[in-house]
Amino acid sequence: MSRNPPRKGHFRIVSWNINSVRARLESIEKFLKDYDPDVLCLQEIKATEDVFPLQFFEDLGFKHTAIRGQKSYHGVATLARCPLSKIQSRDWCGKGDARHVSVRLPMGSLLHIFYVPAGGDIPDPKTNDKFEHKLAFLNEMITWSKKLHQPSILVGDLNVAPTEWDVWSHKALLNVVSHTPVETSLMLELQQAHNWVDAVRHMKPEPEKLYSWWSYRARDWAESNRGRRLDHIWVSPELGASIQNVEIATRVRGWEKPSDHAPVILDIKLS
DNA sequence: ATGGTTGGGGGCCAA
Repeated sequence: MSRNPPRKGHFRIVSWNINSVRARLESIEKFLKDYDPDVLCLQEIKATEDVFPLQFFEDLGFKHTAIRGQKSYHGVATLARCPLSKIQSRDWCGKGDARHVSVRLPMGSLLHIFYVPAGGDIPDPKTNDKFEHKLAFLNEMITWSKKLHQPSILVGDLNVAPTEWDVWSHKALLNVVSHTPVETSLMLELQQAHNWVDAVRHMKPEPEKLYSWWSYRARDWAESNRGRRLDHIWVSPELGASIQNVEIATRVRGWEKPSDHAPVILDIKLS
């Protein structure tokens, strides 16, 4: 079970908004056995570090961890088969939220996980503090990206579906938080701030529709297929040519007791 | 236009 990367000539990184790590142990175990990643990045673990199921992951071969948790809300975790160094996190927007952690992989790249604020229901920063927070968070990421000069991989639930091919209906969602023009233009600005390569679109270009999230509220999520691509994996421009394969594991959304997000998978050749 | 579901934690809030 345990082995050292790289194995098939690539390194597999997964980003998955798990919507409570403790509610999802069976799905996680099945996923790890089916997809065999080297690094699993979880968002919305909804657990403090003292109740995080460390032994569960260790038993599955994930002995190296970088966790930032808080009670009830948010929380991110990077779980790895390989050693992680330089574990750091930052308090974005000075809110004290657990929304980010970064690590250095053995091959030298940095890996940053983000859980961007969802932003509430009303897309107006003047009347909705949560939307204001989301915009401020994205702006802070832009400033940070401009100063980032190391080869990096950025993953997470960014809570923005940037293009019309990332939503089931561009028209229906133009005024819905996650796809409003102010958010999608900030997302574009964020990509340009480090020349980030959207790894998923790099391999599956427009106009193919791609979604990573489907609401729990649909009678039949797969049949109605009103999805949005909120979860992303980006890489620094110098790593763009190293991308081997990507997949959004849509079938996982159909498992028993699922998260409302599907895992996003990147296979990359890291030297 | 509305309401639909889930998780955490013990209220309803956030998504």
